[in-house]
Amino acid sequence: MANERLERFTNFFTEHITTLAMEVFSEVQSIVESYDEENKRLRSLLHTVISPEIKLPRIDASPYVQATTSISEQPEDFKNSFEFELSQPGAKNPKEEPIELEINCDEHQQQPGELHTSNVPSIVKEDPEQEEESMDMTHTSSVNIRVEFCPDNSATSSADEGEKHSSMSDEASTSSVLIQSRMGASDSIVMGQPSPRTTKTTMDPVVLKVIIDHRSEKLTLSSGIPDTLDQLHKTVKDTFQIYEEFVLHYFDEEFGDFFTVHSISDVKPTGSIKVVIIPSIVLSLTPETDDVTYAGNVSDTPSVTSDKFPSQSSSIAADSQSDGTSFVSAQDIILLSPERELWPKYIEIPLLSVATETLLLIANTQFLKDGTVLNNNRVRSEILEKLADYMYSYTPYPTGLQIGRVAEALVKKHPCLTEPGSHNGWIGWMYSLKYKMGNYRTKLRSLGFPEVMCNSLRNKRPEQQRLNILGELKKQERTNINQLMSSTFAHRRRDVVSLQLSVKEIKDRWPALFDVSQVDAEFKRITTVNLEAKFMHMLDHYIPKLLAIFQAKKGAAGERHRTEMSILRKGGTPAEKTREVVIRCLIDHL
DNA sequence: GCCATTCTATACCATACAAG
DNA sequence: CTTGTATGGTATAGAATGGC
Repeated sequence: MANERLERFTNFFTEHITTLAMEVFSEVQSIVESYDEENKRLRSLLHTVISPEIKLPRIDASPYVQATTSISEQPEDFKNSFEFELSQPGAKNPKEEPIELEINCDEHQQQPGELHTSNVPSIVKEDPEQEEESMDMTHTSSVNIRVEFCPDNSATSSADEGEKHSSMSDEASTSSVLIQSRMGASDSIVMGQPSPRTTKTTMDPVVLKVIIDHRSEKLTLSSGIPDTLDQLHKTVKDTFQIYEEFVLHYFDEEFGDFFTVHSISDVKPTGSIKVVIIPSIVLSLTPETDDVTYAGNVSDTPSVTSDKFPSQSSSIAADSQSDGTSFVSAQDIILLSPERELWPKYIEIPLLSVATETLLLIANTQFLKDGTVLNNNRVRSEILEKLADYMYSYTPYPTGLQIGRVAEALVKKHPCLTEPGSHNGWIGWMYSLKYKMGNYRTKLRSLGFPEVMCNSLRNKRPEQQRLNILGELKKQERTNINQLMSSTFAHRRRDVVSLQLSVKEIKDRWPALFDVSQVDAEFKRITTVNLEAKFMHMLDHYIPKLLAIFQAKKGAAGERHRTEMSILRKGGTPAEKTREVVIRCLIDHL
């Protein structure tokens, strides 16, 4: 009897402990998965923060580079003034949910792996291996995907057809992607099972309805909903060629709203999934010209100026040109090169002179007839020059692979240039082009091209130059500081971007940078914007409004404002004093 | 003058080795 | 066993130079 009771107790105990253990394990697994997802999301956010996309519209088109990039992508409103946009997820919507952000799927010039730097001119040479990787990067999907277009879209193809993707992406230009999933008739998923995995491992095909902008498409997952959120994420990413960082949201029927998907179990077959793009930080800067800086029509300011405060604008405009520009030398314009296009997907050999083209035409005919190759030094020289110029318009430092593709395209276009001895007919052209690019850079360097000068060996002794700056700082006359800081810009950029040194380390290594004049100069080196001048200009622009606000302020703070502003009532106050008063009031006001 | 080659400097990586 | 350092190999860059 006792044994029987003991056995029952043991069974009872074992059963409950096991159940409890399973529940605990399941809960822990769920928590770990959610932490993992959150971790990835935060990592992607961090990546967004530390790798912002800097868009520098073309300025002052230099006569020497034939860059053809259009800058008309930005809205008109952003073109006439300094714009600093920091778009952070959640910033627009504290609820974190539907962040309807623009998805720029127009990627006809974009290549995988180059997205975040797509608009940044390639000035300092990059890691060649990374370039190679970016060239060869391909997209694979771990889930068998078949995309079917709805009747309003005629094209139908499989996921491995890159052309379809690109065309699809071309058309999909904006808005979020809304995916509504539904199961086919044969769905056998049992809802509400304790283990998430049991709901994920179905092999029945799942058809997802995908709405992109104004189109709707079907996405068939022949293997069902993927096992992990990563796979689903990757599937969506690869299928729709979404290169931006994004997170998935699922529709919670209880709340009638979307929430972040932390686990694949959140994805219900009959629910909806929304793709929410995490925006890149876009630093849009429009360099100002001297005439814009202070010749701007300040009178455009909304007329809120109180009669008690004579407008300071004109007098300020007259004397507000700081000497900030004097800190910036010719070397500082290393970021001013015209925006480059990305390396083209298909190499188009540029047209040569009419005489050469004619000669090549005849030679090509001859080559096709009897295999005679063209051997003409003049033609060879012209081709090399033209192709070097062509490649330089994309990057001063093309990789071996890129050069090879150009050489390949050359021989393909002009078969008479095939090299009889080489296995592919163009390897020699590749080497010649490589040499040519080196010589081409040397030539441009001698002409003072900053893009290639910043990589010159003359600037390859950063430590010595940095120590020179430290020595210069100790001097009474710091005449060379600006020149030294200019020449070491690339090294500081390396410290910040590549080495990611802390502010303290930067301050220790480059104390001169924290001088007011050098802050201004460095800002201009990076953004082409004269920081202090621009700030003062905008301050002057808003002074009437600010004064009106301060004047209208009630209470003790208002009294303090009015006391500060009393000096301005007399009129004829110097511009600097006006600014000082306004800034004081502003600080107090805030 | 241009192309191709060589030289030199530098950075990066892998490996070996010594010290703790 | 781990960590730090030295060393050698490789790759790549610019500069210099020779040959046509």
